[in-house]
Amino acid sequence: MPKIVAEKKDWIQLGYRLFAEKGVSGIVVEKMSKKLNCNKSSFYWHFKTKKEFINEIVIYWVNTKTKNIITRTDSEENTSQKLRKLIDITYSKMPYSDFIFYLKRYAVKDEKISKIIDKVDAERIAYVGNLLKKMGYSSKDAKIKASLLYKHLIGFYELTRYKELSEDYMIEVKKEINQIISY
Amino acid sequence: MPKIVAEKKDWIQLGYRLFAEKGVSGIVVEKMSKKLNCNKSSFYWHFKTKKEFINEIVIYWVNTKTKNIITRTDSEENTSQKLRKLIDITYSKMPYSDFIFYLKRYAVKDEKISKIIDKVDAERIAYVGNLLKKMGYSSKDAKIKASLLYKHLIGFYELTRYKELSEDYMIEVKKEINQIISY
DNA sequence: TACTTTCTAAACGCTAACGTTTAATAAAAT
DNA sequence: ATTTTATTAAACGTTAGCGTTTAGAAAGTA
Repeated sequence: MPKIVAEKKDWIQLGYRLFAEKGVSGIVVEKMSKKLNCNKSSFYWHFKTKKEFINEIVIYWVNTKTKNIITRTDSEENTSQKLRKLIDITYSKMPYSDFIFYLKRYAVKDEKISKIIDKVDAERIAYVGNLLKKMGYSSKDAKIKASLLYKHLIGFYELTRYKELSEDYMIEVKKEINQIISY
Repeated sequence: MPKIVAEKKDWIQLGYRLFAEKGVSGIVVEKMSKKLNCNKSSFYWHFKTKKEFINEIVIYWVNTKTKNIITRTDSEENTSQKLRKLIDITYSKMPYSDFIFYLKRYAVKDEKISKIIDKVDAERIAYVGNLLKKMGYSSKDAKIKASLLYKHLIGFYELTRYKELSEDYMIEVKKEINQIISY
């Protein structure tokens, strides 16, 4: 096989990070090649076009990043511990949380990606909904509260981007969450 | 004075729209000049640099767009009507609602703009908090609920971008809101 | 050894966008 | 009527980035 220089996964991981930082406009082939210490022809060997490249990034994101959280929390013992863990993880500084933000903007021109995002959103909400159901909420309430929580989380990200999360602020946030659910 | 061709405000309004659509990368002087049927030298006459231009857009946004909603709702008679109106307005398709999202990303490199955004966010939350207080909530509760509502709204935008808002979906959303406040 | 596959270097041509300059012109002020 | 001020057109040089091409090296296979 090849001389080991820049493999496909190197490109994709770098692309993922850059996309999370600046969106599509962050994906600049020549700059990336410099970071990877290789020539851009490597890029065009691995990927036919930029669009195809981004598609692969999205696949990577779905397969690793999005499923990551659920597997991590799902390993907890009982339901309310799972929920607690989930909240702990999601309401802390997540390095590439802007990825989905930019992806949504990018997806405007791309039906396929739009659908993937919708599915991811729906899965996340459904996961929390199920936890809540197991904790005793009615099906209806669980659904509403899961949606509330997810929207709240998104709002939380928007309002705390690149900010330090002070103890005090997090206490406020916890109060807000407690308004939605008792856990 | 001048021959009337492309005035400062034309540039700013166009810039505002483009920024709301694509962020900084949407601000492309030569493209804008074509839309305005003028030469790009006009731009460089009105604005020293792109950055200065964006600063002016931000000022425009603060002075017109952000204050717009509050004045519109504040004209309602009583407090709960104001709140109702506010929710009606904000939870409907707003043409340039992505402006603040992109601005937040842009503001990472710009302390001044960051502070402006923080102030806008705080003012909005405080406005709702005051309404809720007048409606009988305790100061603490009003604060929490106002924050909840704002985060919920942001999440709502994120999840419904470029989607049709079906009757059914809006009923769900209203239920979520009702979980936070009764109004 | 010879051949094939996988990958990279270097160079090329092209377009988009930047920001500047210089000259021209229309309206306002004198 | 002339000068000043505000504004634009046209053209220029520069850089960034795109995507392609051509030639060839390293590793694996026959």
